[in-house]
Amino acid sequence: MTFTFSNDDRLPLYQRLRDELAANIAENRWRPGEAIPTEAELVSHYGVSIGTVRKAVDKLVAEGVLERFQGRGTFVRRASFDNAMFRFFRFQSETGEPLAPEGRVLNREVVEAPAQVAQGLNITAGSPVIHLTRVRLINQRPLLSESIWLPKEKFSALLDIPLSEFGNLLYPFYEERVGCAVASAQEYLTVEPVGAKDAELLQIAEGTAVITVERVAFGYDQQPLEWRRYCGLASHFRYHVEIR
Amino acid sequence: MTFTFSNDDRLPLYQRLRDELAANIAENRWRPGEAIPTEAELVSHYGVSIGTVRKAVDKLVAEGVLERFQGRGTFVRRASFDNAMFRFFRFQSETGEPLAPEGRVLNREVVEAPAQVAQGLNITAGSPVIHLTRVRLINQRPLLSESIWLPKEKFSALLDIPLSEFGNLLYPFYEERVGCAVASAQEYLTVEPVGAKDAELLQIAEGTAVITVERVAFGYDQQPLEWRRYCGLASHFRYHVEIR
DNA sequence: TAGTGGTCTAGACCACCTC
DNA sequence: AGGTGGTCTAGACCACTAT
Repeated sequence: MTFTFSNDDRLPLYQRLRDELAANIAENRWRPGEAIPTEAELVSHYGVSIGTVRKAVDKLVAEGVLERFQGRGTFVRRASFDNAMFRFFRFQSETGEPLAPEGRVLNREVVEAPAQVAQGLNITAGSPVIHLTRVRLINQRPLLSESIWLPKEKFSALLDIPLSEFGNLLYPFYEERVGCAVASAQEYLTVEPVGAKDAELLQIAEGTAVITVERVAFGYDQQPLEWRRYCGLASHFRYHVEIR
Repeated sequence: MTFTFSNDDRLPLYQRLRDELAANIAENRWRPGEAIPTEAELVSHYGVSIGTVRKAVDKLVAEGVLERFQGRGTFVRRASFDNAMFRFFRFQSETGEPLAPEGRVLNREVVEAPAQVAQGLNITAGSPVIHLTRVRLINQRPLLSESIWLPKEKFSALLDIPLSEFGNLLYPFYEERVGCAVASAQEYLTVEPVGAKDAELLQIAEGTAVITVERVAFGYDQQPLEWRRYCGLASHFRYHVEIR
């Protein structure tokens, strides 16, 4: 069976196929963790050659959207960076083992989106948003203070759930309860003197240097889903990057 | 003409071809900025199909080693990240324009490699290394303090050159004077209270929070060429990263 | 054993750049 | 006009996985 691509036919075929495949994921026809059709099936469904299918899939693999396993199939990658702060912060037990932090939502309220949040979420300032205040702890010690904003319309289901049922990982929780899967994120880091509120939550002196991270999380359709700001002691910060 | 690959024949053909091509660059037969042979020439020289050549070149492009230009050819990419601190530090004039820093080498000495330097350079501790002390300035204001270590053997030519001839960019200088081209680097970031020496160079109070970066720079053959540590005021730090 | 992705081939035609 | 990389095809055979 052949298939007519709806996209701009000036684009290369493998690009348009990539967009078609990505749309199947964005619109939840292929779900995170599941296998997509085999290469042979894609060939006959879309009426292109195996090389073109492979190139389109290659792109999505390079983008981190798909994952291939020889002999098993090609799967929609489940983004698992709720623990992404491990990129920046290193928490260790006294014996040196890495530790998984606990997440505790302290407060939930519906507010009008502040300008910066609205810009990050690509909505109009003042739109209703859900604001969560959350701390991440290890051995009961608060190490990160988080402020999270979500568009109210899309996430209103979260308003009916007791705060105690919000687990340690929010992104799988969004997926389960709201059907919004997070595919990627962007983060901006700066070093700031800590503000009064965060200082209290982190039990540190006001004005201590903290790393502040602002994050926008995107769905598979590239639309912003969540905006958050979190901070933690600069002395826990450690980061590694490759340059080319 | 066919060609026998010296590498492990358990590896895929395109992998071995990639290694062959990379070796041509590492051993300076193909120089940064120059075009490599055309795809057709590579096909006949190595006796593989065009698809295999393209896949090998694809890899090196993805690694940032080569750069393709339709209609012109494929070129060895000239790594140009001597200004890599712009990834982490934001320096602006009073009118908000970005500014290019000046580099000034203050001191040069031959010392025995400290343990950490030796480890980074993959040499035995105590081997002779050249140690440079350098500041980066904007409008005569010191903003970054750098300490640079180079293996003495490979870089001994630098010992005969007046410090004033070390330009603002060291990597092109290494390439020109020593024939060592830098291809990639790794950096490790932490936040530290500034030490006495750096505090003096940066004209800030001892103990102020600075971002400290440790960098190993590698040649095209993946061998470490340079180890450096630099630091700058944490308040100038700003970083952006994408997560998938 | 059947099915999956991984590797490799051997072309054809196109778009773009340089001269 | 001639040469470059970019796209696309239509297979073959292999290595690995599940059952």
